Amino acid sequence: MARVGLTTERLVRAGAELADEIGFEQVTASELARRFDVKVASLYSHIKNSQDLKTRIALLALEELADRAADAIAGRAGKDALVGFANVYRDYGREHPGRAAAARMRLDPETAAASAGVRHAQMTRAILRGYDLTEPDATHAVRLLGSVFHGYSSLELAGGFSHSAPDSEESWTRILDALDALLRNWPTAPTP
Amino acid sequence: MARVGLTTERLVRAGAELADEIGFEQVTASELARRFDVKVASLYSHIKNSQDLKTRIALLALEELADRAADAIAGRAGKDALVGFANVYRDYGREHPGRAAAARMRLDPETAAASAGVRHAQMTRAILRGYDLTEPDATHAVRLLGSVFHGYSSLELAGGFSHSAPDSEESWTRILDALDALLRNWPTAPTP
DNA sequence: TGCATCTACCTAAAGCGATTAGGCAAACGA
DNA sequence: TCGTTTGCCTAATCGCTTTAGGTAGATGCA
Repeated sequence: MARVGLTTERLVRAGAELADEIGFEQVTASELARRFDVKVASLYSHIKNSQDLKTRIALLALEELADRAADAIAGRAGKDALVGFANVYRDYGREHPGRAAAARMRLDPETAAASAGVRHAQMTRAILRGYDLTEPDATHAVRLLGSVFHGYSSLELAGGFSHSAPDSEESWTRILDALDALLRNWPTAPTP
Repeated sequence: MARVGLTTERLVRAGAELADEIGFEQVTASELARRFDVKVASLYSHIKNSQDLKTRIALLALEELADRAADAIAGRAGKDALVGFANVYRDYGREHPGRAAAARMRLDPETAAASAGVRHAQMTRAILRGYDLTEPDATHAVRLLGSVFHGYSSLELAGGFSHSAPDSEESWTRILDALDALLRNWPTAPTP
């Protein structure tokens, strides 16, 4: 019985890779155990249960995304920052579809509050400093951007935009152009 | 052995209600059988398998959504149509969270092509007739709107906007104002 | 180095969901 | 009323999850 050296860390990391390979929904404790050539029960000293594993993968993904995003907006402002930030989301989703799905997983409020999700919101708000938005419009804009990044990535991974012209790449670029224009000219009062 | 009168139709309808009650992910053939006071195996004459059940629930949700949306945009144009259409998505998500989640389920290409999802795209495009968009910008806009509706509903149901000011209702209204303004003034060339 | 302790991984077992094969009896058509 | 159809059942298998308790390899201390 050679000891493999399981740790929560290693399990979560392998779980994230597994998610990218077979899909986040398909990540299972059994499959993970198989990867480590270990019996399933052995995982339970390192993770609480299957749900716990998935949550930890989600938290890892949120951290990775936040780190990349922080990198992307450092030293940038305005449209540069917006585009850099947005591309982090899209690229991450394409590079790591499983982790991206994990990042979209529903977390309970306390877990979410302690997650890197908070950094995401802060960074989004930081980007808006390059535009002239005051509260509460800044919050509305944060929510709009979150929805677009979340939604576009989801739809793209679900295959919504594939096999149809114009290609997804072009739409993405033009949507960012549009969002930039919108943020620079955010309507202050309902337009009748 | 009283016959309960199972049909695919009834199972799918009950499955949709079950989804709204306990969440789409939690919908299982076993639970559905329990609702009908029937053994699980009995379902298998009416549905191919568990995946098939979920797909059918998704298709039902897409139909319902499309019907409501068609109703909402009939006789309307411009911002009226946009707001009516958008509200259908949001309201449906709040009224029927399980079905809404089902509607966001990934479908394989052929199923998707035969689904009411096609009508959704057509209606979105119809709304844009009220704005001056020519191809390929119209397609970009369709994708943007899809992303926003999809993303906002997702985030809202995940609890992303709860317990923080300003309330989700207000953000939604202001986001629709912003989208209307954006569509009326869609940037034709990249803004440097 | 040798022993004691710790603990990483194991075996065993129970529970539940999915799925298939084959049976019986209720419904239905003639 | 008698077949035939078929709706729902029993039985069985399989995979994933989770818990309880055991064993041996790693670790620490004299």
